[in-house]
Amino acid sequence: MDIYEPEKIEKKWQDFWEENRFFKAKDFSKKPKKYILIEFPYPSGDGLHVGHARSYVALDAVARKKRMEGFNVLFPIGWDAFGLPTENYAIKTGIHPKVATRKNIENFKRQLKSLGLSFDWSREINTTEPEYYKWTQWIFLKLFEKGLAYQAKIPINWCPSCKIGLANEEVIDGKCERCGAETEQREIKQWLLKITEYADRLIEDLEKVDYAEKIKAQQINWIGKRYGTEIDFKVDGPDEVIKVFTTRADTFFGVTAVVLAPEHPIVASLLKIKNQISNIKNYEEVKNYIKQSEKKSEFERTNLTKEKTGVELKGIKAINPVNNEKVPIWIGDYVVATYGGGAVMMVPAHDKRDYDFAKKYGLKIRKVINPGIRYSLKIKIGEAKKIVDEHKRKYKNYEIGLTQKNGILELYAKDFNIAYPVLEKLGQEKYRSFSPDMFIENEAFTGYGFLTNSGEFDRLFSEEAIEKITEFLEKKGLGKKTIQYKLRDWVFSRQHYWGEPIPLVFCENCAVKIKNQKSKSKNNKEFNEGELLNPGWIALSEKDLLVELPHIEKYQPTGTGESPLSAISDWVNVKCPKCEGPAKRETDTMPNWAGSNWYYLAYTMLGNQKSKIKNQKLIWDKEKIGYWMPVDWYNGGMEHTTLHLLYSRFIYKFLWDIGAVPKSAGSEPYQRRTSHGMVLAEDGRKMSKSFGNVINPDEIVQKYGADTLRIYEMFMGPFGETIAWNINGLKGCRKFLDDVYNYYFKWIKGYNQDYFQTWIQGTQDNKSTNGEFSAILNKTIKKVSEDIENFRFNTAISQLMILKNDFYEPLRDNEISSRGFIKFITKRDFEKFLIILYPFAPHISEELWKELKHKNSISFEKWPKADQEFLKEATFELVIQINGKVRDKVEVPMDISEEEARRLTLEREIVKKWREGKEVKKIIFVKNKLINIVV
RNA sequence: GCCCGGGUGGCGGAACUGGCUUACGCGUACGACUCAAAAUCGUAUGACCGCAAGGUCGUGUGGGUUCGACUCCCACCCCGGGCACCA
Repeated sequence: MDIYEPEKIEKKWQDFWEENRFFKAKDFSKKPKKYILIEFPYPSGDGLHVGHARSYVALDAVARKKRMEGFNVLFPIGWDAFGLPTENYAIKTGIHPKVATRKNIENFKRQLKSLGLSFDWSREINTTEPEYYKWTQWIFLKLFEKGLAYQAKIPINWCPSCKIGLANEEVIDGKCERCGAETEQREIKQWLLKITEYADRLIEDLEKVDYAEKIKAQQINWIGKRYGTEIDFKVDGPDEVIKVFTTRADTFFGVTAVVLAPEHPIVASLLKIKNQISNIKNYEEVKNYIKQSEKKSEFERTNLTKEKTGVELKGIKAINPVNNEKVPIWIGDYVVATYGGGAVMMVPAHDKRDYDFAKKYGLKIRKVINPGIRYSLKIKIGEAKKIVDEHKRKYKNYEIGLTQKNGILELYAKDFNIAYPVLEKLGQEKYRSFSPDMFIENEAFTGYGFLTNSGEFDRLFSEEAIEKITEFLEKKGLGKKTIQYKLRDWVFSRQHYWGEPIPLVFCENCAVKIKNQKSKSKNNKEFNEGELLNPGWIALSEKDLLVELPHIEKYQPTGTGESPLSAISDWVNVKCPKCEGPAKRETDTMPNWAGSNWYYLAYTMLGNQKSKIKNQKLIWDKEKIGYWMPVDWYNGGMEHTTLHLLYSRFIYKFLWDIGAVPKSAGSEPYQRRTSHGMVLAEDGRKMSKSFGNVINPDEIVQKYGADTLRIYEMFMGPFGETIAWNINGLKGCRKFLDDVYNYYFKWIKGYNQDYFQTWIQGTQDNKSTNGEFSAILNKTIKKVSEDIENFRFNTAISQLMILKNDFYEPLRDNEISSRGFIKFITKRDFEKFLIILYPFAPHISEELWKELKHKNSISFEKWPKADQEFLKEATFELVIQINGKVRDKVEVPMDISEEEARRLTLEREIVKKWREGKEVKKIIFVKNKLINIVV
């Protein structure tokens, strides 16, 4: 008797698929296209994680289903191989990163293939191959050309013991990940990309795409767009102006100080002129404070639990432009230098941080906002606004206001007497959703409310006051409306070896020339925008690409903070492409995100290679991009939401802007984005070598089979959620496949030869097994189809199990008939089951399909459609409730009328019992569902 | 603190246009097969009361709306993820 032995069938089918190039995507095919993408892996030495597998298997199922539905599917794979882990590994072991990468890729490839994933291997990419990173460099050149790349001094994390700059993820709690030494801040020149120029579009265009809500929210949060007011505080004495940013102009009359970040440029200039105008009296103290905070690491400064510190600039004051009040100027390192200009107005009564600071240093606290009461409204903002405005006009500055927060419309009022008449007009219930704000002693009140102690603005609602006060300042020329972003420009250089060289050179001659020319002519044809922006940095011409990463044996850090490339003088020293004078190459390399910015485009361009240029496979091909883009479904980890996903959207938009991507492809690279949850170890912790709890997919495939692993990873829980591995769950999935296999071999083929012969010929094929089975079969087809689209793979599998349980019912000995089974299903119905099982468990499906005497692979079968006729059931169980509690059920025909149902129900014994001595008040009938008797 | 999720049996989780809570899987118990074990198969399995028929309670907590609430509304508690002296 045949037993299910996956190790005997899986490899066979994997080879078969590969040899026949089953999953090759065809450029410009007439079939509609579907571009299905998973985040390409970083080929680390650890090998494939079962977490990778979860994502890949899911989208593999999608890809396989889409092919069956007649789509031309592109489902590619590649390697994101530049970056630190490999470089660190190389430093530790002495194995060159190139060699390590090659080995790791080999291992990954073997592992991926053992899972039976239907990748188009002919389009495999590798970001570290020259033919690939040539284009990564090309994109950088274009960014530079358009003035979107610039150099600036940026503080980096520096480990004084390893003598190397560290990425943020290498700094753990302010300490170096490798040696544990405290890291310092060091300023070095870095290349930055102006992603901030795209901030608005990166927010707005989210409306065009289908991303999970939390992904959108996270990106919007990360970009952090804030509308506010910029206010000028003149310094009393020296001729300086402090610009502060605030979103709460309504608290303006509560300002009792201005606080500057220690790095604020005005601080330096105020200190410089000390002797001339004799301003600052505590010069030494201030100097000291600045020095102290410079020493503090980013970690220390942003540690929220630490008490805030600061120092007053004694001897000078700032002038509040709204009431000409003179307020002290402080320096405090809790003020973030890079946001809102590095200066804040301090309103202790209405900001928690300011309150703490004021309490500590004995600054004045002046209350200017009175809390009101708050109702959330159930109507549209436009409607509400009209009524409230009208009401206000009638009663002049009435203390009432509207505001919308996170999509919830709220009405604020000073008190109940004011609120009630308005609520009545708005048609809202007075008691619902009410919540009074309160002013608590010894705390700042940070909510909206009504102004007080604010001169002519008294009694206004916060939101209105913000408008009015900003207008007032604008008129006086002392302030304006403005927008701030949390998003910073993207630091795009690394002082490491294992990355793409930046295709620029530095030329002294040209630097001088640009500095001289700059004032003369603005329309400079000789230099591009990037060259003018970064005097001396000259772009290589496109034909000089690629800048190959030189093969070196010493990729250890230099100790100076420079990239190891700087040590290769014959590589560094070149001729300037502009003036032919002596120039030096940029020795920084790109971060590991560079290659992943555009890899989804590379896949599209790799089909049907016809290149004539030697060793040049990858050619920029707009037509192919146009055919395949955008990606229809992109799945990846939540951890990439604010980095890779945002960066690659930015780069794509840029390429689209300059016409490198055809306009027809749309301005967004990914139409749909989903994310998978993490797979934790059985103990609920993260899988980690140090815990010894890592599950190796190789072992699972070997012991249980790839199909079992695939089914289990889909079944273990909701796809988007984190879930712990459970070996018994896996075994249960193996049992499911065992049953499928046995159904055919043990019970159909193995039981009775005569019966088997008629079955396999499929003479009854035109007829379905029976009505009852058809109903469940069609229901399953429907559910599996929908669940795959909605990435609810766990319920798809459970439905397949339900279907299997329905036909897999071995008889007990005393019941055995000539057939061996209670449930008789036709060959045709069994085949349908195999087809819908195929996306999840392709090997076993192929195997059984072949057993059923099919010449063609199941991979090309048509995806079945649910037959509406069978979805309708003839009868249903009418639920009988008494006072809303289920008391009885009765089988009745579909679409039973209310009268009929009533009559049937009232006849039931139980119902009679419950009605005894009581009066039937009401009967509620829900068609095809239930009947509820209220007594 | 802010933003997103989430809280349902012993466990992973189903069911959410308001209408049978706990599908599917795991675990557990008992039984069959076996000398025995494993595997396999069968039965049971939310809690409590009861010999039983049956009843009461039950989807984080407390209220509310409704004939009827896991689902809607209000307040709160807890867990996970993201951001964070961002003014």
